Amino acid sequence: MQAASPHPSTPDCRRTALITAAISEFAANGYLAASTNRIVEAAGVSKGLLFHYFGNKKGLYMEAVQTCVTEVIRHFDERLGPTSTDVFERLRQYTLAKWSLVEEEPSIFAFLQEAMTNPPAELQTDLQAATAEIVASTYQRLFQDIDTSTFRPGVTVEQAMRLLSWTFDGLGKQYVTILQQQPLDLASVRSVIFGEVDTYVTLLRHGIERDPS
Amino acid sequence: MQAASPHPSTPDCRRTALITAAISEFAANGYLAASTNRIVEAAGVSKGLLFHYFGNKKGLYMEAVQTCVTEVIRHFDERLGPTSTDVFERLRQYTLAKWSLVEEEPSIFAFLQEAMTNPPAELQTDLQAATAEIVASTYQRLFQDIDTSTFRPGVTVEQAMRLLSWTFDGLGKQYVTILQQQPLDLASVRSVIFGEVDTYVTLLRHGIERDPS
Amino acid sequence: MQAASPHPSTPDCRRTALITAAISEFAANGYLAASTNRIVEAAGVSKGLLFHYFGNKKGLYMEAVQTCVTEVIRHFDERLGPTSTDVFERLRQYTLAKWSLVEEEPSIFAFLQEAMTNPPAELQTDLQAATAEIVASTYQRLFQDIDTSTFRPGVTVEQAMRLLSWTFDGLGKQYVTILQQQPLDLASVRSVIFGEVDTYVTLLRHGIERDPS
Amino acid sequence: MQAASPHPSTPDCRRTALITAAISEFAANGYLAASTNRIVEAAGVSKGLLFHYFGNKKGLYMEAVQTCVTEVIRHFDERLGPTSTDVFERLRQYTLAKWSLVEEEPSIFAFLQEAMTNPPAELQTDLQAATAEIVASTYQRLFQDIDTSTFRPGVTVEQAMRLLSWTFDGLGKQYVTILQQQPLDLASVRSVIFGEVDTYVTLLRHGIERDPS
DNA sequence: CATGAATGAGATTTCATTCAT
DNA sequence: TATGAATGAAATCTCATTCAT
Repeated sequence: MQAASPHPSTPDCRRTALITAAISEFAANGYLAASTNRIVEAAGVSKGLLFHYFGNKKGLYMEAVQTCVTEVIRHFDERLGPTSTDVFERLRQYTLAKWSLVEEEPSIFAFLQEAMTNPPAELQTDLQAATAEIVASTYQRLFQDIDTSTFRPGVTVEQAMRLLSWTFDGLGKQYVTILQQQPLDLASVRSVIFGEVDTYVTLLRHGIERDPS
Repeated sequence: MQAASPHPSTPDCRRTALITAAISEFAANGYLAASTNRIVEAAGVSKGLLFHYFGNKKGLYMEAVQTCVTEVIRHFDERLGPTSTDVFERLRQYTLAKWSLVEEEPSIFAFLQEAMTNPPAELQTDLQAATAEIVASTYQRLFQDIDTSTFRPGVTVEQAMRLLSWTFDGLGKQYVTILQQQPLDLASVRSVIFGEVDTYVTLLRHGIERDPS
Repeated sequence: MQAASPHPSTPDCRRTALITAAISEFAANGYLAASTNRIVEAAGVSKGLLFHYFGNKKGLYMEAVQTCVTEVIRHFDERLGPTSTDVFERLRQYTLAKWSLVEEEPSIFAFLQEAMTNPPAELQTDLQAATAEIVASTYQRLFQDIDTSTFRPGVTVEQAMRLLSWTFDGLGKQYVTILQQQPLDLASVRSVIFGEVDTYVTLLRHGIERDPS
Repeated sequence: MQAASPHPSTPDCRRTALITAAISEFAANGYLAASTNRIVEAAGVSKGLLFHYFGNKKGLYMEAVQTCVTEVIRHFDERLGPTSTDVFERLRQYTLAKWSLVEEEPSIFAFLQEAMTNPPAELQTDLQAATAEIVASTYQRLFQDIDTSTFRPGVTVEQAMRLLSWTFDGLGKQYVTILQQQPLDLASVRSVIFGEVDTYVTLLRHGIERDPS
């Protein structure tokens, strides 16, 4: 009944706005509790446009996931330079890249993590397909050309990687929790954590390698 | 036509039914997306009774949390026998008790975990108070009287505990994921996992202790 | 969020209002184009109440059908006195009863007719079950104990009945059309039609019976 | 990259596609419940074109009606050969032509019938004008040059025609209903119906004519 | 204690229509 | 001509909550 605004400021400008708003909303509230009303309001577009572009809430969700997957892979491609064959160094670099993602694009990270750990049930299969790419690329990044010659006998590269990964993730959560509870300045918290990282690395070297330096 | 029963079948029978239904609903859908309609339907009681007992959805949620906290503590009290001073043995027993909780009361576990990791924002402070008890009791159970004399210098009991805890949790998630994807019989998966636990324990002993046997 | 009005003036008063409003709306617009918004507005109740009582639009539709079926059967039970064995007289009485229904309860008639001739596809099977009663009762009323001894050889009672039924229905529609186009007073139109009925009856007697008086 | 075709494949090709799609949609769902979205989708053209050509939904509806009216008249012109003066034969030929229309162009027939019996209220007057042509042409076809010399006194040609028309229409509906409920092969149902037609014709001859052969 | 009728806001989605391109 | 982005009203339905009984 009403006319459209004369010039869409930039091509796909509204589409992008919708996806951005959707990522924040889904990250904050999960799939079911997210409100398409709030999304269009945040994006500053009409209610109808969301469904014109994405068909339904599920379509919007899937497109948002796709956007994040692409962005995350791009982020890692950019951050991860020449790789080391040392499992500790490899995972250290990967973890740093991941933490920089958390800091620079918190909602993208939060959204994707939520999408991969608490998938909305009715989207589970679609999601697995959409996130397969990120899983495969991560696997490649982490495991390719690791030097296992220094490992204790019986220790596999997968076990070593998992152990390191759990450790660094655990440290990451601790770091987030501390920041949430008493908002210190980021720099000082970071230095504490980085100190602790060294302790854990030393500790795990003694576990994983035969003859750690 | 029908004599009014002086006592409802059991005192608090309906209250319990409501809490049980609520735990399942909240575990399955989260706070916001949970429906009080479905809860009263599952509990087989009238709509009004929920609000008569608990005031509002938030009240019901908090009571459900309280019930779970109590139940979890009771569960650990029952399962955890005389404790060892060895950090590995202590955490092994604790982890076994936790896994038995997951198997016996999956919705209680799922609900509490969700409540502690994705708290509904508006209930965050209330939740911290309610779960403080469980946090404190767990801390006590894990850290009291641990023998640190065998530790490498510079390794604290908290670090050792965290490392073990992250490892066992990681293994637990792996075990759940495997079961979800290809529903093997529980027994065989369990034996594989238990074997892997030993590998990790050996590995971590070399990291944590000075002179592991 | 808001309280209910203290006294529901009569028991089931709102429920009845909803069904009445629904019958009119469905009769006027058909199932798909009917608006639950307009129904609740016409009934003077809240939007939620409709779905509290009937679950969804389909449930309301089916209850409305049921109500009409009951009412129609009641109407015929009341109007049809002792029956004649003459096929002409039998159908004459039945048709009069039907026309009085059209006049007294036009929306009930319009709604049921629409429901039986243009069923909403997704409700087709449910509708057949609901209207089976009215079909059976009508069949009984029309065909039981008809005297066919005067029929020409080869003419069955079903054929005779159909022929008369098509004729009277055709006349009925003609009568409605005339009234719609130029709203004369009802009485004069009726007298014209009743005159014509006699012509047709005479005509059909010569077709159906061997030796018409 | 692709040369703009100077002429769209056929002139009015899109227009025709729109009208065809509209006829199906209106026939299936009625005016109000019909969706312009589904129409453009079925026609494979853009949303804007519909309104460019027809102004609005109402305009499209009226053009669709017009198209059908023209098509129906063309159909009868083609099928109805030299006419008989016998009222039975005249109506028999007309009915056969009508049934062939139902079989060959079911949506045209369904749409027009719906448009003439359940007109969308706000279009009622427009519709009467549009369908006047078909009414007049049908009247002409049916009534012109009928030999009434064999009629019983008091029986008019209109009465005879109506009676036959109601009968054949009734038989037609019966034939459709039977086919819908138990999808027998069309041929066998048709033969049954045609047999019954003869019975009715004989019967009605005795009613209408003084001295039927 | 216990019920369920009652509410209105808000959920997702479809609608006919406009207009810059 | 032809497109499809854009709109906001209105569609059906669910929500947490209240309160007379």
